[in-house]
Amino acid sequence: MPDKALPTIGDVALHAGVSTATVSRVLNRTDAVRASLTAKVEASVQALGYLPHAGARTMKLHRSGTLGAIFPTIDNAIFAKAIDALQRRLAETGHQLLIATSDYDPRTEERAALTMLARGVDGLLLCGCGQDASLLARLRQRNVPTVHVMGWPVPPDRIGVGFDNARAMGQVVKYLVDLGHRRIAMLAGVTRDNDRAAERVRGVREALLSAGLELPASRLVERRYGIAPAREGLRQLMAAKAPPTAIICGNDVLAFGALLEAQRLGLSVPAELSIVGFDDLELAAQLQPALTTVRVPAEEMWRSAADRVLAALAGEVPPRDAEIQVDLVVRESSGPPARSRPLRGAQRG
Amino acid sequence: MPDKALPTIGDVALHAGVSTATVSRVLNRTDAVRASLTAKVEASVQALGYLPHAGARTMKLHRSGTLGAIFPTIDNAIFAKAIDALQRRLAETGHQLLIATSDYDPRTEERAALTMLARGVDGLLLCGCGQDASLLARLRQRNVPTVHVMGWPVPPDRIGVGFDNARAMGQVVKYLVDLGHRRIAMLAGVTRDNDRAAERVRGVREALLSAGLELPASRLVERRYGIAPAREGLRQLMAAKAPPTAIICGNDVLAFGALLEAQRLGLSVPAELSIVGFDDLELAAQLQPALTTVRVPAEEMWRSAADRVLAALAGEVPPRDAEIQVDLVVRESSGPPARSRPLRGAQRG
DNA sequence: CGAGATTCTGTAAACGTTTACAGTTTCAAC
DNA sequence: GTTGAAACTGTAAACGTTTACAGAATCTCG
Repeated sequence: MPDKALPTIGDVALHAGVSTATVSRVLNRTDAVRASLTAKVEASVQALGYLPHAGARTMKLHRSGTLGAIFPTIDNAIFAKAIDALQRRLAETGHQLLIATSDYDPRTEERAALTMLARGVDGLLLCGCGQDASLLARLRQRNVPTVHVMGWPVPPDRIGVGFDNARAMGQVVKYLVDLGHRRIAMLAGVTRDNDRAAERVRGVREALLSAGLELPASRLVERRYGIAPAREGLRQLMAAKAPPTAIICGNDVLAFGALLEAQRLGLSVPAELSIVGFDDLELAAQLQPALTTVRVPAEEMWRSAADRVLAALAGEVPPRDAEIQVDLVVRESSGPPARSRPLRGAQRG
Repeated sequence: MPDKALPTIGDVALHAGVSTATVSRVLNRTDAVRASLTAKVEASVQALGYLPHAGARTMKLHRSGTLGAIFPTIDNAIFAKAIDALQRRLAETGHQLLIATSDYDPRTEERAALTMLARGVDGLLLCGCGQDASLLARLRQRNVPTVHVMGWPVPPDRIGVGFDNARAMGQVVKYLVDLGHRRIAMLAGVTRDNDRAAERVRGVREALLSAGLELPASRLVERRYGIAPAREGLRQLMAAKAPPTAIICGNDVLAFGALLEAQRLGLSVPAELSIVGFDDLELAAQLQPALTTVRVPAEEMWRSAADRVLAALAGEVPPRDAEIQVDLVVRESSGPPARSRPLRGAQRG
């Protein structure tokens, strides 16, 4: 079905009895045009149903009014929120948002980024700092303002806003250890190609070490972010000879699955098992018991990321990086361990 | 920060010692080019980090390789799934997906659609059939293949794939009535500007009527799709003088909220209250008790919608509409009503 | 009313592609 | 070695905008 020819700026000009230059000026409010002509032009635009050709504009102007954002997936409330925040912020300046998903695959992410560049996005938002060097080189070449969101620290030559995933997990571990937990397990997200997930594991492991505890292989499972995988993961963790008294989850989705499965197994939470999540989704506060988790101010973070790109576009030099504050929110899914029944000849109570 | 000039096809041609025509032919594999030249061109493309300018291509070719989809929101697993299915399908043919959200506002939807048209999308996917006439007129003018998803019936001059929301609700009502429920309430989504939500209410009301029952105002509340609003809605419904024995929810998110709140109120589900959802999100089967709901094969539906647009682009004339089969899935959140304790002087048991 | 300043408006040249058309090689066969 | 056909390749004209520049109209004042 070949399009019937669409009206061009030339058609509008003809219809209004002016030149294309005048039409363009009216459309872009770029330069004064006599009121009588302005009205005529606007009428013609309406009459013909004219829409400016974005491709042609981009070509001439070297900018598209479009920003790109690439997410690992969209099937996670935390990213849905991000998109929402972004769109809202960009609407303020009339920018459009292009969205793509990478499925946690850096190759896919790179391909998506390249198509976005080809489309002429004026700026880019990426999750984390784990992109391939080849992509970063491209971004530098075209110097498209790019901000890395959610990762910390930000590499010295990049700009970004995020939080320290490892440190946040440190808080969680300290909290649980102070409550008296000694057998702490982690139900992590898949760390391959996911720097945030990897950092969270590292944070847990190191905090445990500095508390004189360990994270043996039997107390660490990685699962895709999803309820069913989480349930399975929890079963595996609890099947150990010395099951954990607390489980730290890589995010709230995993925690939700873990909670459901613990309940199905008849484990009382938090009396017999403490569960902690990460992200503080709307869900978290609603669960029964309400989920102890790490609050991530996603909206603020993404909005600030958008600010940074827009500032760069406006020629300003935005602060290179900004650390977002994340905090443990203690609710009902965590508490002191059951009075410890020492297995075998444990020395200390 | 004005871009340093990006390499154009001319630069590549120069670098490879051929004409731009040849470079273009290599890039588009459109016509035979001697192997030796092909290699040289590809090397130059690599060396210069050249990316074809999508805007310029679109302008010349009158197509962009891009499809647009507009969703009410993205903060709902059912739409996340849709995006996933779409992206997967479009990847097969090398098409790109542009996404926008309307926030359930037809004006916003129209604006989004227009920017997409300006960007040169080759086709469009819209939710439901409730778009403004002005938008439909534009779509006709530019004859951009457009398919309406999720609504049924599809207006005779449009193409679409969806299901009959009212009829589906009819199934639900019949199921509950057959179980013996007489006081059935509905916790609906906001029906304003949402034809699917409105149809679901209509379906419930009409099915109740034909069973000799009613849906009085006190047994119908509308709430935004969200857990907190749902909890509040449930409290309101249960506060009635003659509280319902079953609640039909506009979607699974509402059902989830209702379930949580019922449990908090100490109501046993399904013994004291039956709850039914709609959509069959992954969540539904996982809940405790597992949620009775209406299964919507979202993936199949969206994939088929994409097929339709692509077929139209390929010059075929796709079947105008297709009805998707949706079915009640009975799980644990519904059952016969508690032996009815007639309030006041009720006549029949 | 005329001159000069001011305000609008139009002409035409890019922007980065693709592709019809024409031109150049290359090859096979005499 | 010609010749004709076949196989590649290049030239140049769109595609739909924006905007520098120049030209036309209008206004302000003396």
